[in-house]
Amino acid sequence: MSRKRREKRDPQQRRAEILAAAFALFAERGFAATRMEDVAARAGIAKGTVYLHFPDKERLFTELASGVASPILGEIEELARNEATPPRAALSMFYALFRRDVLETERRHLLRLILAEGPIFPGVAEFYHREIISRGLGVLRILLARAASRGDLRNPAIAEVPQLVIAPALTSIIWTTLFERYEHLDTGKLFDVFLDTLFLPEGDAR
Amino acid sequence: MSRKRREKRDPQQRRAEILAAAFALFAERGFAATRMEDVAARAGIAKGTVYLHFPDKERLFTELASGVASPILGEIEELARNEATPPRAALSMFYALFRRDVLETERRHLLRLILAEGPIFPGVAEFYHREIISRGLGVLRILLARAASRGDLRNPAIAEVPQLVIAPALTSIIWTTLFERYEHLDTGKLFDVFLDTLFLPEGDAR
Amino acid sequence: MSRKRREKRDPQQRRAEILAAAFALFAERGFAATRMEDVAARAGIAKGTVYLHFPDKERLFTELASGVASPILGEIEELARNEATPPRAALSMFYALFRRDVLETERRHLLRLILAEGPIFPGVAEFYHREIISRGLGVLRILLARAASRGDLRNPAIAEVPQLVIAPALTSIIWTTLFERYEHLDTGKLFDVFLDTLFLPEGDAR
Amino acid sequence: MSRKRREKRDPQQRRAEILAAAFALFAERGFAATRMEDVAARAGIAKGTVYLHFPDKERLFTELASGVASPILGEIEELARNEATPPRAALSMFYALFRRDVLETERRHLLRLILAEGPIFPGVAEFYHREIISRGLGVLRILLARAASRGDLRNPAIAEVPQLVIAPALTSIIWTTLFERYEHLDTGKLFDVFLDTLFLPEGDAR
DNA sequence: CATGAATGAGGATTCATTCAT
DNA sequence: TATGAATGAATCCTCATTCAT
Repeated sequence: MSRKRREKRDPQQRRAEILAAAFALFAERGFAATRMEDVAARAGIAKGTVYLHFPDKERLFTELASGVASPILGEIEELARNEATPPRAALSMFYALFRRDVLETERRHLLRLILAEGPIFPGVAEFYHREIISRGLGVLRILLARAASRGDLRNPAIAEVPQLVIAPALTSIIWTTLFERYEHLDTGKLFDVFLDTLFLPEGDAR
Repeated sequence: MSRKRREKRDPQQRRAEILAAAFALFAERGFAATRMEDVAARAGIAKGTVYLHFPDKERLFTELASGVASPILGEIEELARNEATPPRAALSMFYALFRRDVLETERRHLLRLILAEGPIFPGVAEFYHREIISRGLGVLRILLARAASRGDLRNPAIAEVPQLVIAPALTSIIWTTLFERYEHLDTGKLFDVFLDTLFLPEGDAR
Repeated sequence: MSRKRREKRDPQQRRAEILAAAFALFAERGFAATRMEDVAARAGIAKGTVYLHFPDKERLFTELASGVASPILGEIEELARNEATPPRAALSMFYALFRRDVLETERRHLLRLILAEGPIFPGVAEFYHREIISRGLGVLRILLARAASRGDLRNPAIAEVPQLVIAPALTSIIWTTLFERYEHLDTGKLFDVFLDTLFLPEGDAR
Repeated sequence: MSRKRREKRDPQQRRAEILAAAFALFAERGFAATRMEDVAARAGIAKGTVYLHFPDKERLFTELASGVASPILGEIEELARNEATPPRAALSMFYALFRRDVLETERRHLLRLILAEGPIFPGVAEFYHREIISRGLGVLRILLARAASRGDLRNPAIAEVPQLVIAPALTSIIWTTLFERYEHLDTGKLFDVFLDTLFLPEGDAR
């Protein structure tokens, strides 16, 4: 009896295809509303095959959430390490990378997903805090401290609450995924105005 | 077979109890993972009784989402209307009310809920933009414009991107619902430092 | 607290109103698809009130089915008792009464209902057999025997299978309630042609 | 937890088994009183499996109602087409086939089902008229016309009301499903006497 | 490895019936 | 008596997961 049977594939590639399909669907519909069958269909494979790569739906989600961590962080850490880079330039670069690699790609939905489903999957939130947020805040603290010591900041206390620097980024994610269709937000301006608020104009010593 | 007591109640009160129960559960688990039976149980009534007040789960959710809109907005609009109120005091009050009425109540889960279910219930996102976000930004624009014209702002351009003022609030919600258990965030300081960054120190004219 | 409360009514009349409402709905939708609440609404009373008159839905149905027995039977029995009435005239009268009192009134649905739901409510079928069918066949046997002995019948054996005389009546019920909308049936002709088939032309002796 | 054996089966056969189970239950209890779970149990499969073959209960019913159309009709149409067959023999064969294939099988409940659910599923009644009744009457008209032209009929007008020929069949169904337990009906005799009433004795020219 | 038919626990919704007012 | 809010058993349908092929 002839049976349709896909070519065997490199497991890593197959796995990636499943993750990609799952990502698209989770992002669009959320965790609960996504059916494993749809993930399989979108990946072009049979239902059962998904289970050869992921033990269950929850693990598919958490591996997805953990796996797409952006390389932005690495680039920023490098920038920050180089003391020659002016802090404002580093932050500016951070926002630019964020826009290019997250906000303007499908990855922005991933962040929404984590924010949305995070509390239900504590492992995911924990992973995000440890791998992304904590490291990011670390870099920001260094950058802001350096900026403060250079006298670049309008309010040096900012260095104590680096979450404020993340705020516009989170807000841009939320806005673009939820409200953009009702009212446009110019994210470039958002970040620029924010930087202008944080930093004293160049050559302006107080 | 023992039968629970039938307690008749004022319909408005009963309805409010159901909404409260539903809110707690939706906020905790999300839409899909909340069972109508649990809502009923938490409201202290039988399964069928929920359906005397809401035609189905979806309507329970959407009425809920529309109903918990905070009265903060009204208070702020009033403050802003009064030209005697210094803009910074108004914003300070806004954050204080936000902390008291949202961040420190179960209402803080609302944003997450909208973030999670928004794509599935577009009406909810639309409602939030129209009734909350849009009105909120309107008030902020007025306040910021007034502050700018008074020379209170370090960077008057802020008035053009009032979303920046909302950003710390959104961030505080996300932090407290997702990461607070891993790392504490002092939201009072968050808002204070932000205001200090926005506004020139009192009596400081540029 | 003022409470809407219908005038007290003659219980017999109230009961009749409920039966009428139930009849209309059962006839239209069948037993299962009829809700007690709709019966009450149609009778202009509250849900609970129905239960003051009928212990449950099944009894409402069976009392209905038993209660609307037509007075046709009595009239026919009287006709048959009178030996002066020619058998053919008696049968002709029977069909005429059937058309006027059943086929062309809402009662035709009642019959359909009994045929349809009968096997599920054996009490109803039993009642119908005992009170209607059995008595009807009794009369028919007498009439057909008399006709046979008078030499009126083309096939005297008919007297042994009086169900044949009921057949066109049942068929007319089924046709008018199920197929009339797709293809018209002239029931007057149906019965006339049938009588012409049963009986020899007048004055024709074999 | 013991798990029943998963038996894979030819889809066509599985489908047929489900239809058979559903038919038995619908016929016995009617549409509303039949539970999908019982259908599955009777077919020897799990609840969910039914839904792999039919999208919902309604479709199961309507496909069923359309599917059990008897092959009788085809056989009769063939008989009628052959002009050599004496009309009386053809009708006799029709009743014989009807007894064998409908009256003495579970199919006899079909009429009751249509009678009961017709108003709720108008498509079913329409289907029956179009596919069964209309075609059947067509054949009967041809047969009766031929019989009339050959001078076989006691009353040639019968050809104008072929429903009369169906009447004993319908009556036999109703009797056997409703009243047989209270009073026996000899259906063989029913049809024979009817044919003797319709047709002149052989060799008897009027 | 891959398939997809089969499974059955789970959850939304309905509605006959009850009973406090 | 009459009311209608409240109850909860009953039933349809979904979908994550399994496993024979």
